[in-house]
Amino acid sequence: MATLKVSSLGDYIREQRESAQVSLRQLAKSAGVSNPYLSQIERGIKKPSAEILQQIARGLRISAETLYVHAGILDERHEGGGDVVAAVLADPAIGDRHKRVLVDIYESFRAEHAAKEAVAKKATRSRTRKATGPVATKPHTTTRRTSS
Amino acid sequence: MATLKVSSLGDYIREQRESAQVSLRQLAKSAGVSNPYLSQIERGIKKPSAEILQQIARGLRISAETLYVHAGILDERHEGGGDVVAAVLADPAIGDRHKRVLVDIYESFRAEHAAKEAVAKKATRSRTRKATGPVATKPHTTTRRTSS
DNA sequence: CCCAAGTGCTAACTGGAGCAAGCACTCAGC
DNA sequence: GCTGAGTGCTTGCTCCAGTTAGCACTTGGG
Repeated sequence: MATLKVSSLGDYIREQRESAQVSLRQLAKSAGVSNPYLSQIERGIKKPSAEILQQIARGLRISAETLYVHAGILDERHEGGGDVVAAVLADPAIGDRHKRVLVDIYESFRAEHAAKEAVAKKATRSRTRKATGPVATKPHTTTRRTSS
Repeated sequence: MATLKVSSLGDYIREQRESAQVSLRQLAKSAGVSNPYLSQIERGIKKPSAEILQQIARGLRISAETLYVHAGILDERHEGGGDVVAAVLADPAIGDRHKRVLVDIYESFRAEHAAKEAVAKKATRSRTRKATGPVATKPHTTTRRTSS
């Protein structure tokens, strides 16, 4: 299972913030987190908890699940509408035990289907995967004042 | 937004562990967390991160999302959590035959759950809720040995 | 009875999440 | 030029997540 992707998460948050045309302090205030901490998150220095991500998502007016995917808390396959697992978990018409059983069956079906897809793909080979690029450089550098 | 529900999460994890008939140490080992920490989580003393929940879910062979719901990381009334049948039919990750099987199983679970609800309603007469204690009753009491 | 292996837990510890105080810098109004 | 308001960041701190060492207890085999 992938480790939590801190630096790409920070880039994404800063992207969303700048796209919404709000400052770091404004987002920090609406999200209810301190602005130095938000700065550290955006720069990939700190790894926020799911609770902090929920608050940031609320401040950005996006779904928390979007940030979860970037943080590695949720797998990308579960994001968005039509998600079977989310639908099952949210369904009040069945109990927890049934939910677990249904999700297990679904996952095994998915694995079976994926295996079949892999076999089918072997017949049509010659595909290359694109490597992901590094993180963006900082917008400006700061200079510390010499002590008086 | 709900705060993270630590004690109900712990109860659920212990429930799942005991249902799977594994000891605390066995689960801790398969999950890759320390057994005292797992004990603290189950007793509601510590609040685990999403990463730890992922590991525990893997050790229990259940989906991490199930634990996320109990931890309050995911909302049970998730926006994507719409109709289960529609989600299954729309899912490209499984084949048509699997879709029909899954829908059939789901419908039978719903019918079973509905029947149980009907029975439970007949038996219920102004029930009073039992107050939950801080921790579950201990199987044994510990006394610290006086230092030599 | 003894002992090894297993159980769940306590206590002390370390590292990191998250914050408050304060910094240098920019910009606009006076 | 000065000043206030805003910006993003640094530093030091507190508190908690998560681990290690070790405890009492149970159980089964020799």
